[in-house]
Amino acid sequence: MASQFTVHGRLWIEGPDGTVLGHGRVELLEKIDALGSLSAAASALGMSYRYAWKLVKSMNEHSDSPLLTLNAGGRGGGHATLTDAGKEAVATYRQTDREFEQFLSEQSEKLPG
Amino acid sequence: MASQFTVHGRLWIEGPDGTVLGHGRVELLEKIDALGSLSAAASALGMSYRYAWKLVKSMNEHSDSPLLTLNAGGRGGGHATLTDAGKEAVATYRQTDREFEQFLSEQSEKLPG
DNA sequence: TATCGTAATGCACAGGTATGCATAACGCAA
DNA sequence: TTGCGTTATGCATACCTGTGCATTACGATA
Repeated sequence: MASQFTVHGRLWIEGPDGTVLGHGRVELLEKIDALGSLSAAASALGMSYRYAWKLVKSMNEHSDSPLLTLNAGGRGGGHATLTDAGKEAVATYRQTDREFEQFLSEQSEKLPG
Repeated sequence: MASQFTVHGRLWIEGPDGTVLGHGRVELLEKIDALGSLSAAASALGMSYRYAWKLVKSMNEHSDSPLLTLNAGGRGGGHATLTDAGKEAVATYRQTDREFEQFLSEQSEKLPG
């Protein structure tokens, strides 16, 4: 019989100069990759464009190579695309996160009563 | 050679009625156990008494059996002691947390670059 | 019963996180 | 060169977490 208690957690990756890549940012990057637009990605996640833009700015500022490129103007008004570094960062985080989910469920099993 | 990136995280245990036991609360419980006083524990942790007391109240309200007992007045002005349930909760959390630290360092090793 | 230091609790406020609104800058395509 | 929808950015605001201050309640012991 399973315990009535469950183990939960949050995971993030820190770089040397304070870079932080956590769940929310990765989700945003993935949506941008899928939709090709920052504003579309933000609203798809129920996040304000204002804040999504700040996240992106912070991510690019703190990485030695930018995780994505934003372009204002042009066909469709503009667009956003992940760089190779961005795609790699997402993949790395996702792999770590998968193992974390596994860890959490194992730990939940171990809890008493 | 180790990666320049490291994996970090936070861990907590949730009970059926929204009980939450995380790092800060456990640390507070341990200090109370060691010092026998809520106000001493709070200031030892650099935490305001006001907030520490709120944490304790919330913990006791959401557990079916209280994790600690507080006594105002009397010799020394009052005192605080962990119940058996409280001590058990701390021990359970610590065990899980130890394995979590292990997990984090393993994951940090695995990171590229 | 008076004292003493802790527990108990309200109120004002600071800081970070996130929203919402308004407006300007941008640059390809029609 | 005009239009369009996106990026870019300031400003006001709300919320949550946590602090700080002030005051009261408490009860064993001297």
